[in-house]
Amino acid sequence: MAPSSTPRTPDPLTTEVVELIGTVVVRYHEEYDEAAARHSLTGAQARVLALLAREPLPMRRIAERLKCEPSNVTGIVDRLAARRLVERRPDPDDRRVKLAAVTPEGRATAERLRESLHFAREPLGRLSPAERTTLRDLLRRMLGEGSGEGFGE
Amino acid sequence: MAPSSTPRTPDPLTTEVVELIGTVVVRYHEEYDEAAARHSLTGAQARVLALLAREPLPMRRIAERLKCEPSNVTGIVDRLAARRLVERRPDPDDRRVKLAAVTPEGRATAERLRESLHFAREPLGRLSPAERTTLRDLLRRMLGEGSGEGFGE
DNA sequence: TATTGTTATACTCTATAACTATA
DNA sequence: TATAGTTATAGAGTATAACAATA
Repeated sequence: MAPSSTPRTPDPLTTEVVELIGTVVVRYHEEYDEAAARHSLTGAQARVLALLAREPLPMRRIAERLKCEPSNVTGIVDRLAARRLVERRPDPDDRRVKLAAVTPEGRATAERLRESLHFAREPLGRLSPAERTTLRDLLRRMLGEGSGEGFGE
Repeated sequence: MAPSSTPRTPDPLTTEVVELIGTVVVRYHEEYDEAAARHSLTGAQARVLALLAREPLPMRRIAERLKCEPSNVTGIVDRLAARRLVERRPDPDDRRVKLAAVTPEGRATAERLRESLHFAREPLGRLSPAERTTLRDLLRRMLGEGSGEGFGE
């Protein structure tokens, strides 16, 4: 019967920030999937392609980056390979390992995909450089040190 | 042959902010799916449950919020209904419409799900209230006015 | 005729378990 | 024996097309 009810909602400020972040998450995903679809790729395929555009990776490493089981990567790479965007190469150091690597065409597709991601310019364009710097610093502090795990781009 | 190459990377500051946002997106989704899994729900099921915890919705409206085809909602609601978390009700105004609504048990599950979302507290806890206010204002400006489309929570 | 929800179908992503070829 | 990758299988989400009931 206390005047202030149960504290299931932390505080209005934190709640609003969390909701805003939720909106960012939804918009980011929508834009990413739309950009992928424009190249006839699923979200997972686009993410793997972007990953491999940086460096060839063993199947198992791809699974780790995607946080999924290795068996799933087989199919995703199969579908990318069927379109000649990716190929499997032997690893000279360990004959069990297969390295997935982008083909020249795959690299070009990954590049066009990256360029077609509007999210970078449109919403961020509303902020001045000083504001972007402030946002960067706040996000850095929020995410902590080892924040190297992006979306593949 | 100009010294500065093609402007495919907008500028380092914007690039870093986009990468940081990508990290936020990945972490948010991971935490959301983990929280859902703790309640034996998929991400889509959890999102629909959170949506319906606010108000009953026609199947078609759910599809709009999820940005998917209405035919998909049938299955998602079927699976929630099989667990008695959601039920279908007739719409008195239009007999074509079925309103999906949470049951009392569904409401309780949605509430526990919301409480178990760590993302609100942990990373945001590293920022002072003043910093959170700054972050809120920057996100507001970035997302524009009609930013009411969150993640269902 | 148009709309709401459903069914049927096919594809992709997902986890689990069993298999192979290496190590 | 342990590890890397694959296959087989089953469940879930997705889009498309066709359908029944209602407007």
